[in-house]
Amino acid sequence: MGTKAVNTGEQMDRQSRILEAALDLLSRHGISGVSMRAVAREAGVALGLVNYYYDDKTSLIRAALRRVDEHDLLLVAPDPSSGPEEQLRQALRRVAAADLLTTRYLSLRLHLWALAQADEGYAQINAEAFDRYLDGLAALVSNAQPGLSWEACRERAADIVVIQNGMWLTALLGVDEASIQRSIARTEQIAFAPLQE
Amino acid sequence: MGTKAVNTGEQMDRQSRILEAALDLLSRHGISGVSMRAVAREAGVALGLVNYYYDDKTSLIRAALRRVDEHDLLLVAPDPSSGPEEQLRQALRRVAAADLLTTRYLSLRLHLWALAQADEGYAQINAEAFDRYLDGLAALVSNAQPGLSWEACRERAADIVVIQNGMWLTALLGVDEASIQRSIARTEQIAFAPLQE
DNA sequence: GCTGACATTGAACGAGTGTTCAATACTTTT
DNA sequence: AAAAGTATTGAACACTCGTTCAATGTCAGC
Repeated sequence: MGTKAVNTGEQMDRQSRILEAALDLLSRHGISGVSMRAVAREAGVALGLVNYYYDDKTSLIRAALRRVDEHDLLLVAPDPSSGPEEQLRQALRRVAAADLLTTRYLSLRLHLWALAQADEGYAQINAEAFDRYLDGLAALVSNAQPGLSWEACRERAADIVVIQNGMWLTALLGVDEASIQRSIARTEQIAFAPLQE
Repeated sequence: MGTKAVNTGEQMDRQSRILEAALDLLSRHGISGVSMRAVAREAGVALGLVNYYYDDKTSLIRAALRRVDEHDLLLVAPDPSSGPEEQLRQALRRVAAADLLTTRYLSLRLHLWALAQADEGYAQINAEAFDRYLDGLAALVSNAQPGLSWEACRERAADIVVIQNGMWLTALLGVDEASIQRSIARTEQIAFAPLQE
């Protein structure tokens, strides 16, 4: 098992380098830029190895989609190290953190959304991740404002997500930083609004 | 010239059927679904004719991009038939009109954004259209609220666009109609806010 | 050292791609 | 009626694509 661990480690190294290469190409050149050969070149491996670890091109893309979705879910993951209100506030501000507002990440998200729109299989994965994100955000709201019904929390989460998606998308088009900050303030306003509006 | 008009009409018929086919394929299957042969099949013409009217595949896509951009610009075009405040309000509500929130249109916009992100040439066209949209919206705000400085109008327009883009994108993921309506109310709130905030 | 299991390679295949172009149909001009 | 101009066709070209596969490399266990 110890040897297998090393083995697995090596495997993981190559396999994740392939996945990373696919993510990189997707964010830079869109789906048309992601050919099995380009991925192999970018990862520094032979063409055959890509098909060794990922049966299909489809399953490679699926892996990429899941990888990004997981990353997104972390944004609304509970964080026991701070109080409920602070947790919510931090989650809302995280979406404008420096590492998220990079072209690489935003572009990746955009291309994955476009893929999900064109293909039913990808769409399901995406819709599920979207729902879990909404749930996570609603849970944070619920913790911070215990007086709200769960339905009201989902409602606020939905409104917040609209603005967050808008921020991500518009950031790609080069809207100024100040507008992003005002939008974040708007999400906080929704989240922390007094009980019945 | 009369004859040429007929001629041009026929030309337009075939040429615009080709463009329409390209738009349709793009919105349904993404850029991978738009091959010259698929466009020809969808438009009911021979393969060669697509290259006759559009030199490149690139110029066909460019035409599609411009077509959608023009359509978007109409949303914030001045409408002399009603007062300035009503004009602004109608423009803000138009983005949630039935014909805009269709999957076809939203999906098309998404794929074109993705294309613009992957290709420098498309990006320029898109950025320019975005800027003109922002300008148009700011002008509507300025007319409705003459007391605001132009800079303040641009600021409000930027904030509104963030939410509008979020609505378009999130509508694709299936957020409920109620959330869309609340988001529209939010854009009106920004637009019609009293002078200094 | 040998064996067997896994990792890795690159050549090969058939299908699909964008583009070109000679040939044909249709209209208008002379 | 002939000529000229434009519209339209589909075959052909040179590529690239995803996938398969036999061959080779690597290395732990016997």
